[in-house]
Amino acid sequence: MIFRLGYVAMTLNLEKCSPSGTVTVTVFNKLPSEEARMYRLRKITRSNLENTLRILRYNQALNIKVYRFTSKLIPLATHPSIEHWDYVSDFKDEFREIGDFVKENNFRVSAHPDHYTLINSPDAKVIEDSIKDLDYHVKIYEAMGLEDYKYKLVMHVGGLYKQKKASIERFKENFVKLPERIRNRIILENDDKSYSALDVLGICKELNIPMVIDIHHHNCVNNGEKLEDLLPEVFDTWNNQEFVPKIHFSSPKSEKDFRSHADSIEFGEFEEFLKVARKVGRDFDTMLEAKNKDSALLKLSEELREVEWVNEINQAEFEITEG
DNA sequence: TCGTGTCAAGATCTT
DNA sequence: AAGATCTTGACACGA
Repeated sequence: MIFRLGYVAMTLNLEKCSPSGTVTVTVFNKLPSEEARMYRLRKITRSNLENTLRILRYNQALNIKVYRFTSKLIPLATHPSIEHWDYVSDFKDEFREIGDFVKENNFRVSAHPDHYTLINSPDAKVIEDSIKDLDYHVKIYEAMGLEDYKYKLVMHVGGLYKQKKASIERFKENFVKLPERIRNRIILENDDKSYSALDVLGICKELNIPMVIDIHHHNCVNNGEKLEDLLPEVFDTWNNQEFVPKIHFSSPKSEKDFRSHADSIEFGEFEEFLKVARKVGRDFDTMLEAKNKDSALLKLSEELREVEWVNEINQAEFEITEG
């Protein structure tokens, strides 16, 4: 069993390296001319793309192969103010360079449209905007030349709207209507309030969608289901996929503020999870969601290296190499 | 330059 | 029915 670790969007260990620069709508609209507005958008976008490539190079140096792109690569991407802007053409080379680097170095990259993107809303306008946002994410992959559907978009089921069953049905109806190039990218994650791992597993099995189980969310919402019972079936949803199963892992900030993410990953909790995963015996990847981003990853990987049984099962896929 | 209130977006809880 | 809260990194503005 090999497992790898990844992190989300930004590194704490490179100076001035945000991939998520943006501009507020108010300020953007106050800029004096079309030229000024385009200049601002291009400047931010260039910086975001450059920083993304810097982060990937850094990841490569540390052999961190699992990474989630920020959703904010293009400022105001799906806002009506910039609908006319063809950012893909403007930054053709930059996108391509990122995608080439991903492919050359066998990264597993992903993206996670944020919680405003809901395909089970009863509101047609919300659905429309959500599809626009999904389309934006896929466009980014395509611009990078990451045409392979193995590069995924993680989503949640959506809102409850006081009727869980009907809301799940609406998810299914809208999901199957999505264009193929979007639909085949989507994978589903259990959330920390509404849809449990068991709920999501049911949807995933029915619609043949790979499932990402978020261990922390499972601890927030469940009806007594045991992780060890769920995990084999969750991993099975990946059987026809190129990449191995992926999970999300984070530690609660505190007992009182349980749902929030802590700065780091609590080692003991991760070790407990590994013991459950070992029983399943499959390779998998872990996306860590901690405030300390890659610093939390490096800390955890240090701690894991101290544990003999872990070293025996893992082939040091996340080993630090000097670079 | 620094600290802090604010920010595109939806859902849901509180009043 | 309207307003607050969720959650988050980064902006934007004023001191």
